[in-house]
Amino acid sequence: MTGTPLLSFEPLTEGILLKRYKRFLADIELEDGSCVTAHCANTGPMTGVLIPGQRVRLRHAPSPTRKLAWTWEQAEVPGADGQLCWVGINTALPNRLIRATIEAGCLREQLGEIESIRAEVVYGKNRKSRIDLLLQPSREAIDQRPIYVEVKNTTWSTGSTALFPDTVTTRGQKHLQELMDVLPEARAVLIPCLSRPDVTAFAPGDSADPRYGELFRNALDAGVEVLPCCFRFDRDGVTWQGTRPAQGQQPSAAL
DNA sequence: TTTGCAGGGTTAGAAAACTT
DNA sequence: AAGTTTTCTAACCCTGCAAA
Repeated sequence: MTGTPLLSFEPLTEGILLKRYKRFLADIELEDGSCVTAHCANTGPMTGVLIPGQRVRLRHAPSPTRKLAWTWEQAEVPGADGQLCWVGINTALPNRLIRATIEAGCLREQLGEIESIRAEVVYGKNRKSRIDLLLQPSREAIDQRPIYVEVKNTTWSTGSTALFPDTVTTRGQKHLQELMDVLPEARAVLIPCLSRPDVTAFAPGDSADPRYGELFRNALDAGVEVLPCCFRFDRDGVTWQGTRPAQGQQPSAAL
């Protein structure tokens, strides 16, 4: 299963990050020496993966509806093993990636046989929220409950442990609460999308957002399933690296 | 302290517009 | 009347910062 190609695309353009600013913008020097401004879909602080001078990969996607023709997709950073590794930084990608993972059958063991997948389905108290993915089990499945899947892009890590979030996120807290609220009539699954191949476990980023960590552990106790999925990012695609264990305790507690 | 908004881009579903 | 295509809207990505 590991190594299964999940997404493939035209080879990305490589360059050097000059600076990231105004949250959505990044200036990048291409290999031919020219400079472009790319759209940075990741609005977070991108702790540990934002290094001016590092190599980055861009997608060229000019369109009349876009102001910027380039999208920043990947960044090269020092990995857990001391080697450089590529990290996926586009927060729009994980939803598609996890969907592809499920469709490829990589999570059959954990999720059971799936009949259909819907994305961005309205739910919650005032039907104001949207669940990333809503899965309908196949008729043969033992557990017939629908499965609510919330996907979180994870780029931060300490050592070989991936961490989310990397900043205070009241929105993330809200998502955890809403996952708990669909229990027990439905299954609730939080999938940290580990967008780098060098991590071997997942834990909540307590040092960045202690309340999120607390709520995360409450969610585990309440029956929310956590299913970290690990991927390798290449110039022309993304491949499956397998699931990873989720740790409830903050990594510093083990010291 | 809390609320509101901005920023570029994507998406699903609703609504409108246009065809048969 | 029913089907197809286009346009529009709101939530999402998720903070960071300014204003109340």
